[in-house]
Amino acid sequence: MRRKITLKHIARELDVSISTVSKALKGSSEISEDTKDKVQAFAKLYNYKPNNIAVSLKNKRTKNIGVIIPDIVHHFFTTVFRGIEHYANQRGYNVIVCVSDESFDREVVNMEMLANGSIDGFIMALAGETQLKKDFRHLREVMDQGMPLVLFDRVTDEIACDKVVLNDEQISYEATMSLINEGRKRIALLTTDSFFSVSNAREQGYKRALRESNITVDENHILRLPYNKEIDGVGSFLKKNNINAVLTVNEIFGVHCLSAAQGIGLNIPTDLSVIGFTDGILSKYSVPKLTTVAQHGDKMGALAAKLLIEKIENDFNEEDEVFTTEVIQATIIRRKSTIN
Amino acid sequence: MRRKITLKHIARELDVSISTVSKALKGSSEISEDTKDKVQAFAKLYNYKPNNIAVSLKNKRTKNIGVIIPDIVHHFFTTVFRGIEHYANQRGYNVIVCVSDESFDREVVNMEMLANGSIDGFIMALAGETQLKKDFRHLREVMDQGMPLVLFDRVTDEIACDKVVLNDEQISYEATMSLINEGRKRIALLTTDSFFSVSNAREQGYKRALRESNITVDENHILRLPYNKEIDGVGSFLKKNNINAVLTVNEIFGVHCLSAAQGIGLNIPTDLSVIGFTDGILSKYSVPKLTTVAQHGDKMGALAAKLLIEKIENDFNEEDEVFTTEVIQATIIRRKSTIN
DNA sequence: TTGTAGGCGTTATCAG
DNA sequence: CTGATAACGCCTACAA
Repeated sequence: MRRKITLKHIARELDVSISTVSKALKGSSEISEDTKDKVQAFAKLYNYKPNNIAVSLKNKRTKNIGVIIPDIVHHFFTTVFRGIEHYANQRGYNVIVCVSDESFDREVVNMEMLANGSIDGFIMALAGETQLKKDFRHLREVMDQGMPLVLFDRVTDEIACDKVVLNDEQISYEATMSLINEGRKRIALLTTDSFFSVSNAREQGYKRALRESNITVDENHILRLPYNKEIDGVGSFLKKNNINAVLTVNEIFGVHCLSAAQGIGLNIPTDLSVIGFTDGILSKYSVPKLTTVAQHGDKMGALAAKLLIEKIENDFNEEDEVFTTEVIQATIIRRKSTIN
Repeated sequence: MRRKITLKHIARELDVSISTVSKALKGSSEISEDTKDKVQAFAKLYNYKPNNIAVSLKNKRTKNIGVIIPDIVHHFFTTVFRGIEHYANQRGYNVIVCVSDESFDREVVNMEMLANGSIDGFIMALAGETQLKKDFRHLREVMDQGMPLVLFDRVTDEIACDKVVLNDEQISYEATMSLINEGRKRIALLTTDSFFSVSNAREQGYKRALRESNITVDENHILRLPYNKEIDGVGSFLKKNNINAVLTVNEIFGVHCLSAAQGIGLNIPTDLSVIGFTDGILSKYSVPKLTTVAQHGDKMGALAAKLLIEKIENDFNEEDEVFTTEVIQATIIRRKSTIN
């Protein structure tokens, strides 16, 4: 077993000092061509690579970024993660992921694990529990230590930091409008509990579209379904309220709605139009294919990573920090569950 | 901005030596209760936490594990990752993920990035290109350096290391058998190019079941579809060969098969039975719901992490290393696309 | 009971 | 042109 080789080994073998080796490997002009060649050849032969940990300690830079997300088996987060990972890798950063599982405690623990030197900055989407409790001390603490933080999607106004969000309210408004333009009047919203920042924004957009079109907002047309649990009762909800169009805040609800509607004999899109959120795999393979709001997670992730790395690398001048909130423009992918 | 505090800061403030602080914080019995209290109180007040990087350098242990997977927007890998992350976290390890994107080069680059001290060991599934090229030097190199490696799912016989795989051949045999037991004779296989170790194993199981049941294996009944590309021609394939049962090596093919069959007027499962692989979200929301082989990714991931951490922590006695290959038992989840 | 010194691997400064 | 030294933050054997 050929153990990893260090500067010290090379120095000993070649009978020079460690600093000479270090400089020679960097091609420093202070070192003679002769020794440079000798050292570099030896290093190549034994496949010398500097030890990241030692370099990190020296530079106080790990070239790692920490990502904390509520869930990984989830198309949108996965997509964002891919965006982050891809961009970060290009810039020479590695990504450490922790999953909070929607739990406040796990979010706190994970942050603490990573905040002690393992990473140069955080990218995260808040756990459901955190948004519910509105307790953000762990975020504030990390910021106080001068560690950059970028929030995406599930954000909060209570923390001043860079953010990347979707134009949730607006795209939800537009989606609802497009249903109204199909001539639909009895439009339902299938959503989750409203403490999720994004669900809330989507609900606002839905309501605004109705109001602006002089359709009274009927709370009975808003069905709040449990998140990550068995779904039930959508068919009877549709029938009872005589719904003819639905906006759902994710694609699971959307696809479920499709089958529930077909189950009670409705034709899609003739009798009922459906628009979902999250342009994932379900939307593409459902029957009929689901019209859906693409959240462009890749773009969101890449942008979050870009913002973070800029903060990390621009030894930002302490107090006069400026935070931006970037808004990603969602787009509606028209497929077969709507008329237009 | 309250910068991170170190032993040195505490020592200076309290006018003791660094080592006294270090010992006091560990509750060492060499230190007087008095100073212990004083130091610990101070440390708590300023929220002292040891710097991971420094500890890593000292111990030559990072408490990080590296995961390299071909794709992250993919239900199975995502599930395995969750298993790894969950188990690793419990044992105090963090997880650094790199995505190879099925590319050999990216796999190599990522491995090199991580192998220089950032992590204590690797868990990986081979990129498609790597399985095609059969070039495993990068794996061997890492092993040579004494860094533990666990391969899962996409493995190779050419590297001696711990492995976690599915009983692909056997479960594929059983799935095919169950189709045969429904009275089906014209059974198709929808698969990918055969250089993927798993597709290959599944094909073997399928063929064995046919052979043992005295059904001639007809290569025309095996349709090889491009991976991660647009799928086409499944309907005409089914019709032309008068297929009445299908086994597919993933759930996308399975669900696609469902719609293609329904598109040409076949009733499922009366006219055609379908069994897919990967019990993901598609299978649960398809119409009808897809009978599928559950690969238990969580379990696979947890086991891989367990094997790896054991190797890391048991300062394994150099040469007399023993490698195990653990086999996860897949199970068939019966839903509505089959008769039984 | 406390402190000193050396080392983990690297880099940067300064002296020879 | 080369090397000694100190430092990053922590730990620990050994000395006082």
